[in-house]
Formats: sequence, structure tokens, C-alpha cells
Amino acid sequence: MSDDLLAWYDVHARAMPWRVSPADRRAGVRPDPYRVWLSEVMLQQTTVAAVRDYFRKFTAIWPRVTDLAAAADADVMAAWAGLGYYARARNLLKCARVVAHEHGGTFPDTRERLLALPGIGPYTAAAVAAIAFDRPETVLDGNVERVMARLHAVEVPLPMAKPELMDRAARLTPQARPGDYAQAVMDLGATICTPRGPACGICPWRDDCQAHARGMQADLPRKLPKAAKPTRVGIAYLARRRDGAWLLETRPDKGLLGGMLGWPGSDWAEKVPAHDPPIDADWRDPGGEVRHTFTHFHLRLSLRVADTTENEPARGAFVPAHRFRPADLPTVMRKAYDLISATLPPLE
DNA sequence: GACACGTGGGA
DNA sequence: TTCCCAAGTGT
Repeated sequence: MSDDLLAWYDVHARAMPWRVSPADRRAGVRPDPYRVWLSEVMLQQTTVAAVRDYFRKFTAIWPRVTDLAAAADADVMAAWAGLGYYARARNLLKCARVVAHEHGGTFPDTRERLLALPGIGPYTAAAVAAIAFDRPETVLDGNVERVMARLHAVEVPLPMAKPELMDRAARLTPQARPGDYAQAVMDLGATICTPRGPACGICPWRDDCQAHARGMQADLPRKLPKAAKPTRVGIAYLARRRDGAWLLETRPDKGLLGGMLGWPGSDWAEKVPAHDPPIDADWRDPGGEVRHTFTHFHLRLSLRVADTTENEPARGAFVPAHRFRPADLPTVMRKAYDLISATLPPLE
């Protein structure tokens, strides 16, 4: 069966900046473990379309893991801004530094030793071991879960079905070309065996698929219902100094948007918590609000804007105008800037 | 095991 | 508008 999938992959493999094509791999080209690792971390819970440009940016600025290890934290967080799940960026840097300083700049080549590194869990350890080092490890991501659930008509809902799906996936993993095979199953899930409207008519595994035989592919995998998202509210303060510098703070490493730049403000809760503005100023309400949805809640963020002459904020620090780039902010904070930027009076 | 943790695109 | 979804990990 794996041969059928590999034959399909030889023809239909998607081209990606971090990927070595099946033809090149046959010709002896080896993927760069650094690029494989970087792409896999970026791809955690994130679409290929969203990752492409970030991957190109990171590899252009930091071509090797030792370059990344030497980078300043703030530069890496700013480069990651907009991609989400910011703990990944913090762990990315930790991992690069461990590899650079404790492994001589070379990635470990086994699943077990990769698993010990920050930000590398069961999926990523197996993916890097398989793709970068051609080890016969089994990757189990959302794609593989869906493909296995359909192939074997597994009706137990996720996440309870994971052990069985892992077992099914492991039994299919070949000893030959395990790296291409891992990418092939995920490509199959991403392009043929899609969550909605799977293209069974052109699937290389159609004749082996129990869900297709029973006409139940659209109903698998089953999933537990998700909890409703509550709505939280808060206030953010955008203060501009007379020289055009903006008052920003680096958020604590732990928690939401950890390690990222942001506008000082209240906490976010069901009702706006008591708080003080970060600096003395004549605050105005620009009207409107930022609406943003995080993984587990909706946020409605009210804004306050001021030109301030004060220079000693209780929180945060002024970022000079020439160093302030909205693109360095996480999306919710960039939305706040975008909303008020059109209303700003010119500097005196 | 449950929960926290982002974002943008598509139906 | 709202919901679902995408190559998961850490606590």
C-alpha cells in the first residue's frame, strides 16, 4: 500500500521552499535538518500558505541554526509576529541555542533525542527524524489522523481515537523511503483526503478505504464538540511622544502573546478590570473597537490615544519612530494601531 | 487528561 | 456573521 502512495507522491508532491523533491532525493540530495525543523515548527497548527513567506524570511536572515542561536530575542519575536502561537518562537530560539551550544550546531538524528529539545513534541520529533534523516518513524498529525480514520473507518471520536490511529499509521509506515512516505501521507490529507469534500475519485488509496466503501468518508473523523468561546473586553493605551516615539511594552514570557510587543492596557476579562493608564496624558477615545478572536475567547478591545509630553511611563518604554514597525506587533496589537493611525493628528 | 495558546481563509 | 479548520506543544 505504501508503494501506491509513494508512486502518487512521485507525481503529485507539492513543491515547498523547505522540501527536497522526490526526484532530487532519489538523486542523493539530503534535506537540511535546520530547514526541516524550522518548517515543521512553523507548520504546527498553521497552514502552508501562511508559513511560506515566514520561512523565506527566517532562512534569509538566519541561514543556519547557529545564526538563529546568535539572534536577539526581540528580533526573532518581531520576525515571528503575525504567525501566532508565540510560544513556538520562544521555544524555537531556546532549541536553536541548545543545538548550537550543546550539540555543536548539528541537530540530533533520532526521534528520541529530538524529542528532548524545546518545542519538539511527538509529531515534530518523528517528522524531523523521518524527513531529514530518513528514519522509519511514524508521523501523526491532523492529516494522518483524518486519513487513518477514514482508511480504517474508525468511528471513535478524537482525541480518544489517537492511540488506535497511531497504531494504524505505524503499521503502514514502510522501511523504504520513510521521509517521502511521511510527507506523502500528509500531502494526501492536505490535497485529496481533505476535511470537507474529499476527492475520493482521484485517491490512490480509494480501493483500500473502508470509509469510502461504506460511503461514510464525509462523517470521519468524528470529533468531540467544542466549548463555546466567551467574550472578554479590555482597554489598550496608545501613547505618542512629541518626537513620534510610541509607548510599547514587551509582554511577560508566559501566557497569551508572551514575549511579544504590545500596547499597555488593562487585563482582558468579562468586564474591564480596574487599572491605571501607563502614563500621564490627555486620553481621547478614537471610537470603534478592535475585534479579535483568540483560540479560546473573543476580544473586544477599546482604545485610548494621546500625544504625551510626559517621558516617564509607569509601564513600557518609548520606541523611537524610526524603529517602530506595525508588522513587528502581534495581529491584535497591529489592528489597534491600524484603527487609530488614520485619526492621528500630525506631529507638531 | 484538560486546558492554554494565534491567525487567516473558506463555507 | 459565525463556525470550522491547519504539518501540536507545554503545563
